[in-house]
Amino acid sequence: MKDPRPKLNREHFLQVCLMVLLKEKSNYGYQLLEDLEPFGIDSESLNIGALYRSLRKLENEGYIESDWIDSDQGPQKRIYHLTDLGKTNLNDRMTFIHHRRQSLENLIHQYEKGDLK
Amino acid sequence: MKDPRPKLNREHFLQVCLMVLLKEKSNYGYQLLEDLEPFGIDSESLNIGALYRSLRKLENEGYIESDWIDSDQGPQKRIYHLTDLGKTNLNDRMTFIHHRRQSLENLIHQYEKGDLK
DNA sequence: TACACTATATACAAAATGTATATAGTGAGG
DNA sequence: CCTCACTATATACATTTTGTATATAGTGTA
Repeated sequence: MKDPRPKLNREHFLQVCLMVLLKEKSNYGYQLLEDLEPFGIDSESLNIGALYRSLRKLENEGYIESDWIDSDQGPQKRIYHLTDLGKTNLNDRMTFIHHRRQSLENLIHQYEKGDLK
Repeated sequence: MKDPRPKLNREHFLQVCLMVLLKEKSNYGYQLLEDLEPFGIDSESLNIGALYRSLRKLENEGYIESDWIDSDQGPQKRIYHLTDLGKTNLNDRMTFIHHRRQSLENLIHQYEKGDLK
């Protein structure tokens, strides 16, 4: 009964980015923020608080899990990894990402079409 | 002093789509909703009320203007057209649309990279 | 013991969104 | 004429999302 209509707001996009990163490699919040840069997300555009908020949401839904590990220096880190449920969910969400890409392609094409006249 | 950091939420994306459509051809709200379909927006996903809300915002900012015209049948229609200011603004927003496309490309690429292993 | 740094987390006001409903003109059926 | 369906534009309001600030806490160092 969840997600009758998929959304792609800031929060959802961030969640997909995080899951894609965690699919590749288990990691913790602070480092994940840096790895989000290729997806147009950085500490300028995203407050670190919002990142942890997203991570907890994903964990509450069972898509990721975490373990505390000691750090060489500084406080403990909470290392997240993608669950099997998360992999399945990510796969679903990626089809929606493809649709969004197509929408952007269509938009760009339509805009540039006008310039050729 | 406006838009120190451009955003791309639902509202902004809709505004860009509307301006792209109006760049091509002046039109009215109800018809615009149908023409939004290639951009992944339809009457299922977008309430018609939100569409008029966006049109009025664009008009308040001077990016589009409107004239009332009589209809063959039914009530009057408010026909919108893109202003010169709107054209300039749209051009700016399109660079951001290109960035977003690149972000999606990177995300898809990163996701599929993992599948090849 | 004070400060800077890394890391995680929460609180709350502001903005965006979803949903329902209002207003209003036209034409068709009874 | 009266009511209903249809097209078209518009607004009100509760909920959700987002932005911003701040809290908590461990470690190293001066």
